[in-house]
Amino acid sequence: MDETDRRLIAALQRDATTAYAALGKEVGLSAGAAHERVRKLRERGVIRRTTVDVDPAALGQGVLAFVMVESSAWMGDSADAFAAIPEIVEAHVIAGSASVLVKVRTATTEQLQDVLRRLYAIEGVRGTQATVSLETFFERPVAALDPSATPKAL
Amino acid sequence: MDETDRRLIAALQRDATTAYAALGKEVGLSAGAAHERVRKLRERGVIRRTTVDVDPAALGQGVLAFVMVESSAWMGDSADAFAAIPEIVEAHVIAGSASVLVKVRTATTEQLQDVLRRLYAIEGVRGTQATVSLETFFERPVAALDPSATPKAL
DNA sequence: GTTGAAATAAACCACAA
DNA sequence: TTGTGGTTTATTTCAAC
Repeated sequence: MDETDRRLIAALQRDATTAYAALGKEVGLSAGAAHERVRKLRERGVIRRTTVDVDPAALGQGVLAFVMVESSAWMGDSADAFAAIPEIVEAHVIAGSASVLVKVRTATTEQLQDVLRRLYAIEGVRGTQATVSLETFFERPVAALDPSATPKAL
Repeated sequence: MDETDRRLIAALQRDATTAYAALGKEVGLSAGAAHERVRKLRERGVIRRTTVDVDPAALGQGVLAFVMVESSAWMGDSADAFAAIPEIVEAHVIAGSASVLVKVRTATTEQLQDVLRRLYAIEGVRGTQATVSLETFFERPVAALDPSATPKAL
């Protein structure tokens, strides 16, 4: 996992359709070498998958909200209950007063309300606190190149 | 934007390296027709880009936090100030007591603290409230197929 | 939308540093 | 162990229908 790997990752984050020849050129390697490095990054799980970034609004999911879920019990093995709600795109166990933080995308605020209803149906859920996003400044991949994030010690 | 487009999108979200021949087979189309539909989805901006999903921990960014940023002024055109902090992977203007909600990835909690310092340096920022994620249950793409999210009226 | 052919890229390999 | 260059295989891309 050196600087070249990070540059390959950054290039693939920008555009994963880039040909290996062009990818190699960008980092000073042959197509074959670039291919081999990317293959290993996938094999090691550094690159989890190749996917497409879709505009949620185009799929009719223009409403974005973050919901703090408070619970009366340990929520550590409730992942499946949250995953069963398709409108939830992220779920994290958090430190602090709430127990789980979920990110929700729906078409309308009525549907958001219905998601809250289904959240309350989860065993141990005591309350919810929803925060609606008015505008998304940006959503971007984790920085592969930022120096402050990649101490030399690693 | 019909059911076939949604199925193509769902397949590409799962694995964007799928060949058009296999993609077409999955939705009952020839490779050429599948290719043409995907090309149009890209052109219309429904599919924004093809990218790779990278494990943040493998990049040495194992700490995830959500930070509510309170402000004393309108933050609506401060997107650039937030984007200038590379550890911020998402920034949303929100309704409620705080003004902006940001998602932050760092290597250590010390670096998280440094991000908070840089947030305070942004014009108009009055306070921050950080919530650290203890465990991520899941992070997944927006649902392309869920019926509740795609009313027939659209 | 389909089929089929040409252009292009991916995957694989033997060899070299 | 990692990279190079060439060969084979597969896919993308672009016709004509």
